[in-house]
Amino acid sequence: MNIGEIAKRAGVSRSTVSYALSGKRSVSEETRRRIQQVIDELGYRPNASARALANGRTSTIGLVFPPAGNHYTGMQLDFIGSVVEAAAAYDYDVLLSPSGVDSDRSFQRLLGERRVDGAILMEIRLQDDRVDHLGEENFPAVCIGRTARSDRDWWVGLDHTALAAACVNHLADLGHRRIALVNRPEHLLRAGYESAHRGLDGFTKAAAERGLTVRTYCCGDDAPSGQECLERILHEDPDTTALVTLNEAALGGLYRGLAVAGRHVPRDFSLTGVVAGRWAETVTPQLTAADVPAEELGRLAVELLVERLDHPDAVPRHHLLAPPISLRASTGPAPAPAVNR
Amino acid sequence: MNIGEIAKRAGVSRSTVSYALSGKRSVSEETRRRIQQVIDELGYRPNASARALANGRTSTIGLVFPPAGNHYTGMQLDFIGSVVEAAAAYDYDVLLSPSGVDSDRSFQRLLGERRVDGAILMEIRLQDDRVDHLGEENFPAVCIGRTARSDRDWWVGLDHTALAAACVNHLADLGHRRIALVNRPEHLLRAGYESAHRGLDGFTKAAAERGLTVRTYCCGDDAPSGQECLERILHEDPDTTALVTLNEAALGGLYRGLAVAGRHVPRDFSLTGVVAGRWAETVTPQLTAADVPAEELGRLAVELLVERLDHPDAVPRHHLLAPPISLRASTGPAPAPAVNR
DNA sequence: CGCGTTCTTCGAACCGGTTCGACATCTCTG
DNA sequence: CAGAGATGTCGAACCGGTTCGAAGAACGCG
Repeated sequence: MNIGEIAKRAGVSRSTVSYALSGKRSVSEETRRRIQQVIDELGYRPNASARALANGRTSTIGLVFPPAGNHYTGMQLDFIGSVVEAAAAYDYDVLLSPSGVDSDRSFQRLLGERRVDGAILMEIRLQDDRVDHLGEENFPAVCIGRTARSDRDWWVGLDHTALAAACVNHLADLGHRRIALVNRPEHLLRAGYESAHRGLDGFTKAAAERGLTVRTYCCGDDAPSGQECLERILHEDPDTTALVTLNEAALGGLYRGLAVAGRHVPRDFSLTGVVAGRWAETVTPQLTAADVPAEELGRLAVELLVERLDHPDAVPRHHLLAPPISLRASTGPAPAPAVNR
Repeated sequence: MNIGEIAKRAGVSRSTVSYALSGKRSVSEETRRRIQQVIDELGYRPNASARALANGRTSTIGLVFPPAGNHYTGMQLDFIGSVVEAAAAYDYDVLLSPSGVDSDRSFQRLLGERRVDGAILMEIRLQDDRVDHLGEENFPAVCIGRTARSDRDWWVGLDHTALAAACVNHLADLGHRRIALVNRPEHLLRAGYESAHRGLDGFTKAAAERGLTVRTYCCGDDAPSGQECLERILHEDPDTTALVTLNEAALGGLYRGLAVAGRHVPRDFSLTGVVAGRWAETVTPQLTAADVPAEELGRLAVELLVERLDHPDAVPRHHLLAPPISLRASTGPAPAPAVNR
């Protein structure tokens, strides 16, 4: 059931069938009807590979997501979902590519073999060879996150610096003086992940401006690490009264650590951070947080990519979002300093 | 930079280059080296569309996942991740297809246009027209979950009946007499989702056998719904001392509802259910649960699909898993009946 | 030396679409 | 009524690979 078969049964040439379907040249009403009827009868659909080969477009975009094997966070899930959904609206499919263990290989596969028309990259690093590489080749890509030199890239991202600072200020306003930062895992920070870096930056600067005493921690992307991290925080400075987390996956563990230590939230201890709204609502008390608009970021990334695909010479565009802090129930006034500690 | 260009620069014909790469016919060592050198110099990679067109295989599998737009659960995330990873090991890419709003359209796109060699389906219904349809066409597909008539399908799944029953028995052994079931959302149950149905089934039967008093609830896939559901449970039968949840996304809300109601877990109230291990560990106290081995299910699904693709006439195979309950901290002996309620 | 094998390599056909140029008809206009 | 222009259709070439049959070269053997 290929286009030749349709043509034969409709008594026309292959090209006529093609034009009838694409509408790129006029076809008489009579002929079009006959062709359509045959197509409907046979349930014909044009072969995607052949079409991609002929016109050089696959109608597929690649979603390059973080190393497989380790844990995914809820935020990443939200990105994937919203990207797929937004892409469908533009008639694009989404091909997943773990840029994991063998990063180069799957990258080569996607781009070198032209499986996709463009790509969306997640978990960007400040110095990101993937981005540099794509930039050199002028391959249509959009980053969720931005590199250090981001003027020439297309990206959507969060203003992690401002977000972390907002969290610090929120806590400072409530009277907290000794606070901690719970960052993403150390290997990610060391690898230069932008959210971890800029978040740390914003946190540190804002804390300095407000004259706060701070400690910063890296923490694995799971609940047990979160609990462990919290124990370390309280052990190293028992007078800590609040924390900011950039690590969503550790959230449950942080809460557990506080419960185990007998610190009531928010009476004895306040938490805030940068977390997607849906996940901030799963903990008790609900987390006061800068809600990561994962859904919007995914959608914007697709929109930018589609625009770039339609206009190959367009100048780089980007969106920097800085959602406000949603007040929920996990922060409160700093407790009066304990006399006996 | 196509195969013709390589051939020209290496001074051979296109077919020789093809054979040198595929190894399907012998090529002299001398020639092979010359070709390889040119390829390395130019960084040539064969075009995936052309290759797919020529040999009729795309080396891509489709992952048909639940309606977009609504919430994804952590379990679904784990599936996606493990499927992608396992597929990569067999040199397959994964194309995501939301079987959402316009289910037929994206289905047609994937299968009718031959974008994928095979498909993995998630969130199966007992009567699933997608599965029936694929079965009729003998299209290589593997379900994560099983339909009512599953003899002729390929699938991997959980024994939800047994799992729910195990949860009930665990609670009954601890002395609980009045328990509730928190199921997936009502529209999913009504649509015939197999996990919701079989889970409900196993729960009801086991409870009857043990002579327990039960109530069953449907609950939205998010924390606020979970909280609301718990309020309803305690309102409609304040003597309820335990619950089983099939709804992972509601978990945080259930815990919050209990906290708000002043019921201590596990002293006053026990929780258990069917939840992926990683997520069972995010709540405090950690959830005693039948751990959904999402990672293993995803991997097995890919293995079955690959086998089916390699042997088109193989007889249907499947894996039914029934992981044991992992004892954590959310269940305990039933509280002594309150005299005054 | 002649002949059958084996080893290499090539050209052509094919996969299933799209698109270009050409041609035949039909229609309008001066 | 001739010529220009628009309309509808077709055949051929092309996208970039794979694969088949055949042909030339090298080799072994009687």
